[in-house]
Amino acid sequence: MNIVEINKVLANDTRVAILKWLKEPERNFPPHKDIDHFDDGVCVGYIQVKAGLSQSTISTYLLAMQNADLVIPTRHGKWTYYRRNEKVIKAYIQTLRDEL
Amino acid sequence: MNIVEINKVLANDTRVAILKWLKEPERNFPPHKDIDHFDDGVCVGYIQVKAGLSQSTISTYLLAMQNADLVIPTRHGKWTYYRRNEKVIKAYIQTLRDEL
DNA sequence: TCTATTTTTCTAGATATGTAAATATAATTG
DNA sequence: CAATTATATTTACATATCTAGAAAAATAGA
Repeated sequence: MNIVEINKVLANDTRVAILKWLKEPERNFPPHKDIDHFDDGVCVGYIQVKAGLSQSTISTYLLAMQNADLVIPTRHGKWTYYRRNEKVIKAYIQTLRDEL
Repeated sequence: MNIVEINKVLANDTRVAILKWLKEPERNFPPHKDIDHFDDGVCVGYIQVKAGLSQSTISTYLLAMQNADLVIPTRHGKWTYYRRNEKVIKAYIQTLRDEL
């Protein structure tokens, strides 16, 4: 868990917004077609539409967030779902409280 | 207090280090020549030496930190002292806890 | 296997950041 | 006021990030 690397990821409005949206998927996204829950998070397509940026941009953003361990991807068939990594997010904030 | 703008500033190892050093000036810097306290913070020159980067780079960094309200400058004669803005730093972390 | 769908990767151009040298400004001192 | 010291600003270049279009890969279904 690297503070500066996480700060780089969170130095962008869209990426911060995505992380917030993923706190309440049912409020921010339509229900998935194949499954009736958000246990594994939200598919890339929905995030892309909500963010209003191109699909490749959102895919790149999610990869950056994943590399910083802020989100966890799960592949279900042709969909990739992303959910928050609460453990790392908590540790990040705690480290800031302790060290900053 | 803009979370993303602060994250941009804190997305750099040196700038994070400076903010940490300023928590304990007496531990991290030599005493100033003209004054016997760090009430207004630390002068640019000492920060520059400690960071090991060029004077212009450190000046630029401190300006960025000041623009994000993370530090407060005070001019004393030919020296500029920088100290932490504890209020904003606290608010930043609290906002992360509430919203992230 | 062919096709449609979803996501990732590659490529590329515009903009931003990292960093330093040179120059300018401000304050102090001889 | 000339010289010196501390800091800020300007300029410049290398590297990184933002973002999208095009192409590739993965998967499901006909």
